[in-house]
Amino acid sequence: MRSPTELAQVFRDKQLKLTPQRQLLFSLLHQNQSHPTAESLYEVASKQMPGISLRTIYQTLGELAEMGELQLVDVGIGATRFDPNIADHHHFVCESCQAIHDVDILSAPKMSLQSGEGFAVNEVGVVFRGHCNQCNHKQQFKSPGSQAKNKASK
Amino acid sequence: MRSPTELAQVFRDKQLKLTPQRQLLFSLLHQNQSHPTAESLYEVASKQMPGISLRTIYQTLGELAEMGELQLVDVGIGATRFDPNIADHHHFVCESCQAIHDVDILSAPKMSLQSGEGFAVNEVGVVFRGHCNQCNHKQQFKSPGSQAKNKASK
DNA sequence: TTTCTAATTTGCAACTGATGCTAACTAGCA
DNA sequence: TGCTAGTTAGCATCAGTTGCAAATTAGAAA
Repeated sequence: MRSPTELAQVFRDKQLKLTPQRQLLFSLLHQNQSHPTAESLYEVASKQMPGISLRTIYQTLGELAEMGELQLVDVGIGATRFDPNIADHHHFVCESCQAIHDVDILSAPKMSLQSGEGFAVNEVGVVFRGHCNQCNHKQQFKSPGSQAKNKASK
Repeated sequence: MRSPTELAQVFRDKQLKLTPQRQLLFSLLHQNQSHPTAESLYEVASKQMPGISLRTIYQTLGELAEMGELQLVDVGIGATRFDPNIADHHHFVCESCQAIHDVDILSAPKMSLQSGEGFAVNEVGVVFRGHCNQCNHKQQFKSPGSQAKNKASK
């Protein structure tokens, strides 16, 4: 995603108003690697601007996504996540802590389908699921019992 | 997914009851390639067994998924889809008609991450997005206007 | 065949994430 | 400074899903 200053210019060029709410979100999203949900952004934003509406967060995120400044990431666990990294990349989801990390793929930068099906592919998304470094370490110090329990839970 | 008969045996072995509702769902799911939602299964099931509860559909699908007889597919468009194909495969989603198709990948059967991040990967899911054969054909006979409109709509 | 009981189903309430609607507000131009 | 189109806030509403408890039932035992 572009810098808050650049985004401000883009908005001005499009005759869109540069409200304090929008500017706050620009800065919260800029170089944000945490793949936040609308709700989590709302919590942070509320501290800096009490009274800001969750509705406005959704609204602005939707606009940014429509303008291609933001990527929507839905990995099937709860809410949609927002990713200011719009470069070509994929995601790793930790099944323990639900964190999402950007990843690059070494092999097969362009995957091809087993053809003959007549699909016109616009976009390919790869989601890796597993356990991140931190959760792996934590796991090692737990009892086998709690480990098994952890494994069984969805 | 196993055949209804085999599933019946699995349930008996686990001391689970073989209710008519469960048997109906076994047969509706067996060799079902349409990646149905709970709701769409409910509609079909209701015709054969009026009065069956949507709650029961969710319940049974959840059990089957937990037993590994069913795969949950969430491609970020509305409801969770259920896939009785539990073999290793991936999905193509048509952005026009929302249909999901199973696909095999030619290259890179095993993708590796740009390592050094310490992720323990359990599972890799690839989702292709685009337009299926049918929707591509339909598109060709539409006016440029409606085509543009279609493209713009989310 | 009848009885019994733990498992299952049903129906409804409730919850989460997201969006529609509209009155009140405001950025930025004239 | 005033005006107005664009924006925000707040509430209602929706879809998908799950929790809960009462009613029902499959299947083992008598």
